[in-house]
Amino acid sequence: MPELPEVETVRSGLAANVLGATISDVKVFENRSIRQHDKGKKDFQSQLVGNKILSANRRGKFMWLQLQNENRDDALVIHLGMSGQVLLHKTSELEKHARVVFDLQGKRNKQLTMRFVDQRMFGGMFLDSLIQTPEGDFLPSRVTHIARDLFDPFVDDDKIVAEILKRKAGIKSLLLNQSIVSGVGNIYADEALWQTKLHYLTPGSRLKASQVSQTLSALREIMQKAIAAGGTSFDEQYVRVNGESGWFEVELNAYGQEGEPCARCGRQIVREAWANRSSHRCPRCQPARNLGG
DNA sequence: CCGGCGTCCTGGGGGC
DNA sequence: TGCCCCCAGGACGCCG
Repeated sequence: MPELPEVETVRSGLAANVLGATISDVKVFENRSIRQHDKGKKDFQSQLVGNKILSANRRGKFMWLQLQNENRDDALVIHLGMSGQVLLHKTSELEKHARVVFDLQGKRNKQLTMRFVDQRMFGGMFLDSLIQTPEGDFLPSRVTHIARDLFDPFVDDDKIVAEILKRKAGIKSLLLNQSIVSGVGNIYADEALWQTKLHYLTPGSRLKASQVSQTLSALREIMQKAIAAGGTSFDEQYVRVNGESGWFEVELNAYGQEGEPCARCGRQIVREAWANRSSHRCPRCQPARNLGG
């Protein structure tokens, strides 16, 4: 499940391998993977061929390749969804779930294929124009509603804390709200709330600023570890830019730990149905009292 | 505006 | 052996 660290691993892998390359061909095997590209497959292909890749960027879980073409500031926006991967190969057989394949021509005519592989097709890509926001950022126009993530140099933790404190929704759904703070998904939300001993349903308005602030710090610390772990998995011969790398190597204390003893107190971690998915918590460290009402 | 819920999507796995 | 159902969850639309 790609969250910010996994997307950052992919972005940095692309930045290291495809900058300056020119897109020489695009094959779309699955229309649903470009369903957010309103103008359809033909337009997607013709707009991309001949473009040079200038940079690889990210905000939260959205990433985009900045493209150079006829006087436009365009971006190929990519979202990995649940199961998306971006793979780079010199050559080899196509993956079963290869949905969109780009042929790239790099420096010294080096040939690469960049493949968007996605089993469940929650992910996708589309072309968008880059615009300057009132805050001075250059973002794809359809990514401007995404808040800064916790690694953005201009992120303002106090602003995030203030927003959370005035909301009545549970802290976990606020952390997952990409317009408040971006990049956080189910895994890291559960881990951070375990760190700060908060129940996921605690209304934002019942929290102290220090508790929210510490939760943001915990998120940043855990995700930083996952980024560091993901960044070690690159190979120069066969670059596998893998959307699932990273968190396998980070010790998890809550997510997926149902029935395991809490690393702090020994009580068994529980998994509870929440918002059509699940939440994990330690019943002793993160009790259901103080939830308000 | 806010918040909660449904929907999209596939394949692995468990139950019977 | 086969079939059915559950489960994983990011983003967004809809509704009250």
